[in-house]
Amino acid sequence: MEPVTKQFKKRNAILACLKSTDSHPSADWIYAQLKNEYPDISLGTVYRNLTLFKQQGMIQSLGTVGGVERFDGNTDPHVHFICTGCDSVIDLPQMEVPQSLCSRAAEDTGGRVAACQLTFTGTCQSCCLRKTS
Amino acid sequence: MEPVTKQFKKRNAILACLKSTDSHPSADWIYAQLKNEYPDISLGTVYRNLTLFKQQGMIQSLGTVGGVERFDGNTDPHVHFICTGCDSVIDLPQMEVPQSLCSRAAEDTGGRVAACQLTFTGTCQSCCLRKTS
DNA sequence: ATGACTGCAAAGACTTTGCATCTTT
DNA sequence: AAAGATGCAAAGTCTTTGCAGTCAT
Repeated sequence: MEPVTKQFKKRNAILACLKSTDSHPSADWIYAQLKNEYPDISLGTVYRNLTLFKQQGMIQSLGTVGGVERFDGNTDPHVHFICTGCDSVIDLPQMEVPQSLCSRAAEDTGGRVAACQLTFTGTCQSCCLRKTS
Repeated sequence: MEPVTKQFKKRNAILACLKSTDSHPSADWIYAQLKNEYPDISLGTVYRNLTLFKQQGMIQSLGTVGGVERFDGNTDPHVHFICTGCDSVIDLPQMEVPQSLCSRAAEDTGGRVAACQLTFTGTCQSCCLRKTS
């Protein structure tokens, strides 16, 4: 565990912010959140630390949604639903992706499979309601 | 069917280029390919037409790989393998994603599910060999 | 002192867009 | 003429990076 000194305060805050939300935020969103508590935080620091956490496997990237990279503090494999209306990302309860599929993927490519991501896209409940109302 | 006039030549060429490869190219790759046959083609035109094709559902986007959007002329649902070593994208034979998962996704979110994408990430064969050699 | 973290601003990479031009009807 | 497609370059977004300053050991 890293000591919570002034030097690591922001780093810890960035990780804590990401871990404490299920909104799968962008770097900018995290920056905006922390700006309140740390008025002098910079976007560069957020990006630098997110890159670091990613390399260390402490967080994961969802890839880009609407042109912006989105992060997930939950590194357990799980399923995402992405709303194409509002770009929100929703976690779905763990769904079993058959292990046989991973094996076949490895066979078919002749390579090594590190991960498997199942993603649904569609229209979330709010967006559905907004359209019909 | 659109007439093949001079006006549509490039548009058609862009679509044909994408449809004729399984490399899941970026806009820039398509631009480079067509630059030979159409020396005065511009990157803006490639982007504009790809956006158009996407809206019309004639092609699909894979999302960004290594910071660059990648396109797929094959709109049938299928599975992708993305190599994190060289950013290559490989099609995998259609794998059955249990329909029950889609239903559950719709139920769990209370929204509408339009599509489901299964993506494997890992190291492709060439990259595996390169590492060990 | 040395190494680590950060703010700031500049640079970079990718994509979109405005405008003038050219083509088709 | 009017509508559509394109080249070109500028603008726009998001992300990375260089450098100087600060903090911990």
